[in-house]
Amino acid sequence: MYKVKEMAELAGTSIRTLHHYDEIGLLTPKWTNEKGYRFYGEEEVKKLQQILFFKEMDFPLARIQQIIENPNFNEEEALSQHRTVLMKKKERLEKLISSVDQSLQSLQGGKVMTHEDRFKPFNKEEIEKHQQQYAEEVEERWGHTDAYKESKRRTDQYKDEDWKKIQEESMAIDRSLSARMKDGPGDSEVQRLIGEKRRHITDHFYPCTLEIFRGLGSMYVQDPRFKKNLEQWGEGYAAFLHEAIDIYCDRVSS
Amino acid sequence: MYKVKEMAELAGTSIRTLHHYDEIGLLTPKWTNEKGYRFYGEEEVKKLQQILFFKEMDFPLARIQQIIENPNFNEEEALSQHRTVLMKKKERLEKLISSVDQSLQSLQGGKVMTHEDRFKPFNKEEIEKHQQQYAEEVEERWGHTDAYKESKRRTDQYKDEDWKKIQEESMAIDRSLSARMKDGPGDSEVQRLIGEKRRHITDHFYPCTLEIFRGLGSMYVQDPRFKKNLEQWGEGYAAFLHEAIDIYCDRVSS
DNA sequence: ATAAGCGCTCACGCAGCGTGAGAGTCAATT
DNA sequence: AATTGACTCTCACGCTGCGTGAGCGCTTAT
Repeated sequence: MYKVKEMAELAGTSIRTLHHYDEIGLLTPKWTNEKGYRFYGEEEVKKLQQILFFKEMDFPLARIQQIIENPNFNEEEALSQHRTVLMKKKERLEKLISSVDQSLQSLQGGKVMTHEDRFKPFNKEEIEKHQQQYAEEVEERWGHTDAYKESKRRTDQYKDEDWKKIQEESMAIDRSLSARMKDGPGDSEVQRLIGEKRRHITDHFYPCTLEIFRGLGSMYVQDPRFKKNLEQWGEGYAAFLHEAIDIYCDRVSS
Repeated sequence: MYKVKEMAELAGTSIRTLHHYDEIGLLTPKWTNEKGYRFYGEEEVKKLQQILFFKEMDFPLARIQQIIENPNFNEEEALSQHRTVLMKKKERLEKLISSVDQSLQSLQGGKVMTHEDRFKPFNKEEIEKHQQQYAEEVEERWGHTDAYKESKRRTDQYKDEDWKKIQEESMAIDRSLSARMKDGPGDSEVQRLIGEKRRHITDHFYPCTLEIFRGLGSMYVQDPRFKKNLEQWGEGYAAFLHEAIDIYCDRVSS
């Protein structure tokens, strides 16, 4: 049995909302105290989630009431649908965040990058070139080239559409990062983003170990081609990235 | 010069909205007729588009007014603030998604888990026990224990609050995963979640290489304590996880 | 017994318009 | 000149979905 506060926290809503739903008869508690305290059970939790589900889909409450009180509908399907709606909203938010970062950056840098400018330095060929050069260095420095081979194998399989998506994700991370240069490489949000960058590499190219990641960081400032591309995000971005990655690796392997 | 209807259609909004914006002084027409008719020029069109842009980004109208009308208004700060708002919304969505998965599972499994039940198997001590036993096995099997040492050092440092957060994240992943058992271990969403699980380990404990990850997968079915805890997410969850991790490792090192 | 923390019930307020009502205006057509 | 129909205007109330107190009681721990 949950009291209002627990119930509200469980479903990510407010106490007032529960009061409101009780008022309009949309969701009444399982039972109430002599003192008027509301108590909800598992059944009500599910019902509340359903209500929030339809609310997220912009159904007015009155309509939700109709739908829910009609027992001819499939709960499971409703929830499954709801999940995808939420995921889309989340994606939309992520895009918005990236868009805000973009605006922030253009404010700070004064430069306005066109879509093409951003797109250019990240096409398939370029990445493969980088990886080739990178692979050689890896071989020299660490004497093992599994990561590169794996990456090569995987990148060969990507279709152009996949590439576009991967590029966009990568750019979104760089955009966010470069917008936060002023906070310094040790800033917690910066470090979070560095973690994302690493994950992105792991997801799409090869398992990015700390050694490899550190190597990449050095590459960013040493390889002129890499550096030039990165600097398009802002002057000093390559060095910033290098430092931030170093800090990240230090902390993770602290 | 555009009249209200044209203007509204041009920007994809309503006449009433234009009236409203005029009322609150957000967007006044270039000039008005003796009869009160509103007329807008190209300048106003652009301004309206900007307004709608910020509206899309969920800025309240009052804020938009400040931004647009005061050229000395700190756009940067506004955007930064807005960014944090978006992040909070995103976090809320993530909680909701996890909650939906929880609901789906209780529908499918038929069992009703209380919150406590879910929380129990993941307190600090239990995790340390697991890690201890895991470390021993690691040492036996692969003869190097760096990963464990590193993990131990890091887990020792976490504060209780951190633990709560880490646990919750871990549970969210397991919750989502167990809700998708019916899709099979090779399902793409399942595989994505497995990747998240690995990342979560890497982020909070130690760099989780494929070898280690595979080892963990076996542990999940072989170590009775591990298994018992995992089975609380559903019957067969441990085995499901084991298989899914195997598939994941196969695919990544394809 | 006192204070913190949670619960309750009013009841007003808010954004951002939608939606009439009632009335004037404009251009084209009869 | 009169009519018609599309367009405009100004009130002004209504709506959703709660937020945010105010003022109060319960309960639990110190």
